[in-house]
Amino acid sequence: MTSPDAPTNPAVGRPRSERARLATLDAAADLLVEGGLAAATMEAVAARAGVSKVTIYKWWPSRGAVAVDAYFHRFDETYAYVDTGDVAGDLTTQIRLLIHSFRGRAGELMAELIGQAQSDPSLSDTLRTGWLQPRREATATVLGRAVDRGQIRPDVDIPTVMDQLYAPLYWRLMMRHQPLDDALADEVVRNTLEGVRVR
Amino acid sequence: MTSPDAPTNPAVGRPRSERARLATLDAAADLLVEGGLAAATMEAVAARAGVSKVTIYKWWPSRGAVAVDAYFHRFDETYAYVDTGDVAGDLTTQIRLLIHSFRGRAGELMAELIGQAQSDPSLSDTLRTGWLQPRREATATVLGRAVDRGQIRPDVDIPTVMDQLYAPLYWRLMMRHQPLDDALADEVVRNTLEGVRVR
DNA sequence: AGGTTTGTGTACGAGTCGTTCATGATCTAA
DNA sequence: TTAGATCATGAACGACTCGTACACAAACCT
Repeated sequence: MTSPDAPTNPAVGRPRSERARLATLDAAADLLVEGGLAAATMEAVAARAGVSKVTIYKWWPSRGAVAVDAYFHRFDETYAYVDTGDVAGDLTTQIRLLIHSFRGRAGELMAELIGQAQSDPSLSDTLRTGWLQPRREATATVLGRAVDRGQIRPDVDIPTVMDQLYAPLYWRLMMRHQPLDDALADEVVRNTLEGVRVR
Repeated sequence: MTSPDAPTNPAVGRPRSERARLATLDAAADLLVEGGLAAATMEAVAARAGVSKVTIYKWWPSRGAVAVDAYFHRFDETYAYVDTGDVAGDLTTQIRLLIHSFRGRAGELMAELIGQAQSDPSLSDTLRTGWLQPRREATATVLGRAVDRGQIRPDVDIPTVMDQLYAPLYWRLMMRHQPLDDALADEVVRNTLEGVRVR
């Protein structure tokens, strides 16, 4: 839930219109769902939201920035981070949930957002800060506890383990070379944990 | 090395101009190196190549298709697939080579190509067929021999193992959340093989 | 020669981008 | 109540890109 606030909101002067903000995000989200990233043009968003194009440019630096905020606004996936003590089970649950949500429209859109981020630094930043980072922190907690419990060797690099767990998921989402299903979650967790467990 | 040949080249009539083909690919590659995917506009490529825009549209379906062919044309990375019998060493060598090439301009461009592929099916197809597939087949051979030698359990899913090995690399290339260096290759190979080896 | 396909030059309409300008609206502080 | 500050709007603009249409020249085969 990244808040669009490139300029700060000072105490003096006319305050920012919440109506315009929400109308923009809703319009952008609708366009995203209907026609993907290509349809979420600045002009189209402005027209649909009934908000001036200038106003949108004032608060968001680029079309991609609007899109990713609209994505967060619409698909507010409250990712549940269970911690039952069963590392394998907890990780499998997390990854299966993500896979499940990525098998729908949200997945296509996330792929398009990551794609657009390769040529839009502001989108890249927002995606890394607002999407990836919180999820990695939560996963790091789960893995850290497993280390504390003596279930994972302390010499393994946790960031790398996180990539081994999640990167295959995003990779299949974007390249579509292999199915994105629960079997992937199960296999990845099984192989990865077996590779880092205390012997 | 995907050959651009949307229409077939019949035996009758004026043959396709090799000059125009090479001029197009060279111009596109130059523009890619200089200004990234954004600079490789159809108009810019046509102008620089001295080739009519219509001619380019005749042989390539989209701007992304031109770009990926130009990438293959310029960065003809002859990926060496060693097979010394030392699975860990061979995989580490492969992955280190790829990481090394991705740390330069080729990496930025590959990231942009994968990004653009998310909204350009023809680019997505070319990338999957001309880039990913041959590399996966070569890796499958290496892993298959390791299975035959009894170094990898026969019940593990090889495509998933390949994703565990390579996806973290592409994931870091695109998200830039962690460094893309030799340590990643070493750690990934170590963890992955440890997780699938015969016990 | 006749038929066929390719390449060129020019031009076009449609769409998008990001910005400028003048004007009015809405808030805080004096 | 007034002055100052900031925001939102509408319209318009130049620049750029896209993909296509047209007429015509070039190169090859039978």
